[in-house]
Amino acid sequence: MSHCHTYLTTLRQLGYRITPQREMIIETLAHNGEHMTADQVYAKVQERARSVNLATVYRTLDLLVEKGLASRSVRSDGQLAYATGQHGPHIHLACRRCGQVINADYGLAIPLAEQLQVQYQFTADCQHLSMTGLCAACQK
Amino acid sequence: MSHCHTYLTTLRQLGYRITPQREMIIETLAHNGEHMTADQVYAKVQERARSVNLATVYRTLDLLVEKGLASRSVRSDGQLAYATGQHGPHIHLACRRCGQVINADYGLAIPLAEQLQVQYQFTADCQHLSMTGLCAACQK
DNA sequence: CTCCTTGCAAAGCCTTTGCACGCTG
DNA sequence: CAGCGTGCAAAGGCTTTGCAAGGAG
Repeated sequence: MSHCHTYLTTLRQLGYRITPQREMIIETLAHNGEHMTADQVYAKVQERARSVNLATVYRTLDLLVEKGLASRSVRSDGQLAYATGQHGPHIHLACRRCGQVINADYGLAIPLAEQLQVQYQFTADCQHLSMTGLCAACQK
Repeated sequence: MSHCHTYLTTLRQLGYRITPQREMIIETLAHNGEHMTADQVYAKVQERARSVNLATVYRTLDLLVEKGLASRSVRSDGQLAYATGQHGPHIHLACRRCGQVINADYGLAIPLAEQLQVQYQFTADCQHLSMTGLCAACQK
């Protein structure tokens, strides 16, 4: 995958070694459209290579976050989830009641991002804006 | 404090009991300008009442988050932090490079919130929108 | 050939839970 | 008074860490 390739190249340039484990973990996270917990990444990676260890998944995810190649966020149930910017910008609407996560069109946030740029010279990372609130079903 | 009062009143209206513990926890979190970890809230509350339990702090914080009276986020070091919307709605702009947090005018996000309501019937919690990105100084 | 990475398993930590008592409403 | 909320302590679950063996560069 071209994007995975980018991540791997970046890591290499930073002086890190590219191992099969790192490749699989990054590819898994990047291909998955959604945020994934370390455990989900682990499960997915194991479908391909039984030998990969959970600790390695954690170490790799931490590395990605540290280098800005992935983001880490909290799900409503308290679990930590990771994601790359792979699938293009989008807004996550997390319902604080039922935990459902709705993907909203990122276009809606563009005016906001532009305003932030103008007023605060702040360049927002667009690929992962997330907000909490109540979904349609939980508002009654 | 008037704001704490609002939170307490809201809880009562939702059918929850107002205990000294809840009062202190809410007041502590609301007075503190920044996000606090459960442990920090616990330490602060203990200065006033030694008997309050950490489990109670967690239970109360969870309740606040569940009811939308507080938000929960991940710090860069991975710790969970809580905050009320105490100081009025605002946007947190966290620079991923230098760690600085800029408070932006919440008004900028109102159009976005309205759009989300219209298009997704999703009611966003407004008091704590936070975004990561790069601040002016770190963009070069 | 060097030393960064990994697997494994144990240790660590933060958070949650069960239960009986106490206190709010 | 009824039943929610709390303290306590133990259980639980997710993460991290130490160490020796293995593999990338």
